[in-house]
Amino acid sequence: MKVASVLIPLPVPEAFDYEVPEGLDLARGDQAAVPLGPRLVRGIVSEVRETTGSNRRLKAVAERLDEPALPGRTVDFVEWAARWTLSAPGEMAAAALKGLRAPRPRPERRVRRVGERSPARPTAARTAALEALGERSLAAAELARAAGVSAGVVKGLVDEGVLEVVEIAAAAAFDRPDPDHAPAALNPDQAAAATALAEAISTGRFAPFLLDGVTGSGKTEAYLEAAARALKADPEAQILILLPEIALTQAVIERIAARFGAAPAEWHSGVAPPRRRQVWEAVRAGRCNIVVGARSALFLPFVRLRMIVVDEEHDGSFKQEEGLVYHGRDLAVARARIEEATVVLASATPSLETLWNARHGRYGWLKLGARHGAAVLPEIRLVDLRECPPDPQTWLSQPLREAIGEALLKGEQTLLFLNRRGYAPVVLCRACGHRLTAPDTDSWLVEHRYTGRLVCHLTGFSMPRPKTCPSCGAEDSLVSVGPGVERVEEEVRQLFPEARTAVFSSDTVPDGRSARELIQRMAGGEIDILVATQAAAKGHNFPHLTLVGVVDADLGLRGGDLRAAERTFQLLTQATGRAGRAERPGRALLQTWTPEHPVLQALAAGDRDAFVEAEMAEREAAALPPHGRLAALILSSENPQAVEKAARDLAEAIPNAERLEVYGPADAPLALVRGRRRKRLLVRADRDVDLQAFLRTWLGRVRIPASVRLNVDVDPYSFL
DNA sequence: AGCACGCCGACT
DNA sequence: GTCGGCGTGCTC
Repeated sequence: MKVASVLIPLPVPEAFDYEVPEGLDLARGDQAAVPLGPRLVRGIVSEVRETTGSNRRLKAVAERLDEPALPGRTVDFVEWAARWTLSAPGEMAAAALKGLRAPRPRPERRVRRVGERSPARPTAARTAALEALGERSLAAAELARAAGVSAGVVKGLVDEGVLEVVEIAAAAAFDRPDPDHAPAALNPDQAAAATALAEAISTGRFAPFLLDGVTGSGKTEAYLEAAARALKADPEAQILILLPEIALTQAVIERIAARFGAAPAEWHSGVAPPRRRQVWEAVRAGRCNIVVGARSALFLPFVRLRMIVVDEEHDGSFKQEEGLVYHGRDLAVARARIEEATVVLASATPSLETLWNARHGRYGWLKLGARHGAAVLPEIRLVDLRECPPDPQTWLSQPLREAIGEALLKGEQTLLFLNRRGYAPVVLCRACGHRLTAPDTDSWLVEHRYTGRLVCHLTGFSMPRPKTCPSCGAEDSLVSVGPGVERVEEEVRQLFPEARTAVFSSDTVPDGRSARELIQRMAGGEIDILVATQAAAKGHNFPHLTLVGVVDADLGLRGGDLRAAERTFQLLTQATGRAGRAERPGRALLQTWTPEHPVLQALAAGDRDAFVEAEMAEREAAALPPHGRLAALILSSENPQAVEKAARDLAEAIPNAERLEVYGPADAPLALVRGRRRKRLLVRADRDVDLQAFLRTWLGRVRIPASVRLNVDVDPYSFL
């Protein structure tokens, strides 16, 4: 008999086996309906094999679904990703079917003339409508508008049989990109990088690269040129460009459209579901060559994927923390390996992981030097807050205030950078010292003045700012402590009442459109001073921007999180890279209490190599990534005893292993979230230890009760 | 994820 | 005496 293993979209650890009924033609990648308990579910066939029998009675596959099969390599990728992240393979497979959940876009209904038939009573309106239509087909509403008649007139003609309604399948337009449409002039570095990438693509083998170049060095032109050459050699080639944030897609799409004379397909959570289905089907059919998207685009069913670009590869947004926990950059490299494609990790501030791979020759290292035109990197100056502290309840030091004033006088723009949303990160009671936190949580409530509410950034809980202290009942005792972007903007307005100011944070620009609008206003010189969180720190070109002020350069240096220093360096490089892209030289002022810190010293010197050297040495000394590997196990439950017990059980079952240590269980950094008690165990292993195999052995020994949730995070980023 | 089985409070 | 609350466990 024939048996099929089927990946089912449930948190079960393996594919389920089903008998394949006589006469049903089933293959790996096919979508099938299979019985599961009392119902039918959709699954992906991962294997079909001939056997003599089985040790348990198998149910039979109900039917093969009339949907496109996943390409074999897409299934390979899904299975690999599930093993790597220790997640259920069926859930990973479900991620590859996301695009099929929506219905196809509704066919467009148009009217057209039926032969030479004329209306029995040709009124003026009817004649006008027929005249306007001619031989074309038009949507009824469009025809009515064009002819200047009411919709009823058109409907009357349809009812009489003079016009007929035809359904036009909304044929998704995926124009073939034209590699010769508008080639960019490349400098020698860009040309060399493009050639190296194009040659790698032409070999048809897996080839990973770091594309390393400062902001404005033209990384995009370089990889687009490589894409153009790949398409020239193979018009069926598919190219995937991953971006860390949806807000960045529009700019890249426009550049691709300008370069190739055809817009690429867009793929992210903001794309309407019917459109997603079109893109999914076009990618599967090979009708779509270039896809620009978020990390979830990695799961699209490419049939001829030749290059993946991970732009801003250092960006933490590539790490998905909710649901399936994976790092988009790492999975991109894996997908490229499975597809035997080229993968390009592009950044001005590569992650230490990627630099490690480049230094050890695992990745090709393409360096872009010169910036475009006359623009130069800004002068970076540290402002020692111990020498010139701001006045109480203000956050801008004298040197920064003066610099803003000078920029204003010259009609130049300032970007003030503070990675804190809202007005004040903490609200506390002067009478009793109570700090306001969200219910069932340790995380502080952040004051938002625009909305007049206190908001928990972790759970989304919000409440109006109370008049009295919820702990001791004292009146008017609550004070806002510390600055957020809103509060810095308030200070700027007081200092420079004539300046045009704005705030850029996920609160003021909740979606891509408002982000684009604000960016356009900034680029167009309609804003003098923009106070922004990291949302504005990447990828934009503001020609009149000459001053970047970092309000609290120490923010990322505290807290003992593994990547704090690295993130600060990247953030500041990105933020200061914003200044002075055009003719005017820019400068950056970083306010800090610890100017002697090596990270800030390296940044002030503009010395990435010095920073990488210092940080890499620290990581090596501690055997931490990239010199070692980490995995976090987070246990959480509403029942504190259940978490304690599960943590103890886990700790007792730790398998023996060398060159690997387990730390904990300890309270997770946020020990209480949404009423759930959280405990964490951290695994550190040398690079050559099979961390996943260790985890599988370990977790296989322990039975975690259903009331306790266990999250496995391989290569954790957030330590929250 | 569903859906069923299994022990403790308010109803005809 | 039952109907039903959702805790726990299974689904090839």
